Amino acid sequence: MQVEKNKKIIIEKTNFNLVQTLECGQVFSYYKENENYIVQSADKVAVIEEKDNVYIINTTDTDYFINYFDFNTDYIKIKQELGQISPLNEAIKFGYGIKILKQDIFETIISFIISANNNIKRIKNILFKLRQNYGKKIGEFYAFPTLSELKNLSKGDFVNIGAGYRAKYLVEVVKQLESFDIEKSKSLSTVELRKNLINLSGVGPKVADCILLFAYSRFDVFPVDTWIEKLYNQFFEQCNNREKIRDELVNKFGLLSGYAQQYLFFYKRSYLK
DNA sequence: TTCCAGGTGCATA
DNA sequence: TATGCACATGGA
Repeated sequence: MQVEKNKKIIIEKTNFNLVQTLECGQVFSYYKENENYIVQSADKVAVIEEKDNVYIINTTDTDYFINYFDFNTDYIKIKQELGQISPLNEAIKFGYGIKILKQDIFETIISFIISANNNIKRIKNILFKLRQNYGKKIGEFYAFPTLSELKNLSKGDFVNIGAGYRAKYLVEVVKQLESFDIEKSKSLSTVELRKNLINLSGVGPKVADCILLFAYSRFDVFPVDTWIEKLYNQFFEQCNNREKIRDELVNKFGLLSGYAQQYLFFYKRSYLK
């Protein structure tokens, strides 16, 4: 990796794949424009060019995106360990270049409430409108709206951007988050933090696990959605109790559960279907 | 037309 | 504690 401070990051393709990382379902605030990918996180933006052997990540916040893309974690070791468990070996080959992003906590809470019982294309569209309508304009991009920018929105405002029945959860959660100390929450144990997140409106076990994994970098969780349930029934055993599936998988993969989950999710959704 | 999507909240037993 | 249903919307 080469870095020109606050200008660009040049990263080799050997152990990182941008499309896999973006399309493995962990993030919604990105899109393709001409030949480049635009990746947005909170009020930060990166314009990413793909070359033969490298990606060039153009951004004025290089430190932020080095952390965001988790470029300093050794994934080779993680993949070696997980690869010994079937069907992880196949899933890792398929999604070899996935990194688990370190996303903004507030944005991730709002995003995954919208994700519930929804499809990725539509989720991305709702979040894009949320930025365009209520975020601060920075250059040609829009930041993700802050808590204070969202706190005056009505249910109808959220319905108008396509949030559907989740609009009432969003109005409620914005109120709840005014007394939710995000900085303090980072020091809680995963179990304690998970309880606090599930108390938020529109956040159940699955959304809480996504927030823990994609924003708090807690890897001892295993979000179980419709795709993971299908995969579990295909490779492990017949079960439709998602809490039970979660517990079984966390027991199996321990502190690497979060990584295992992303390889399996991407493999199931993009390859097996 | 019907089914489904990175589920959650709430009522009921 | 466990089960069943309603909930908006748009793509396939």
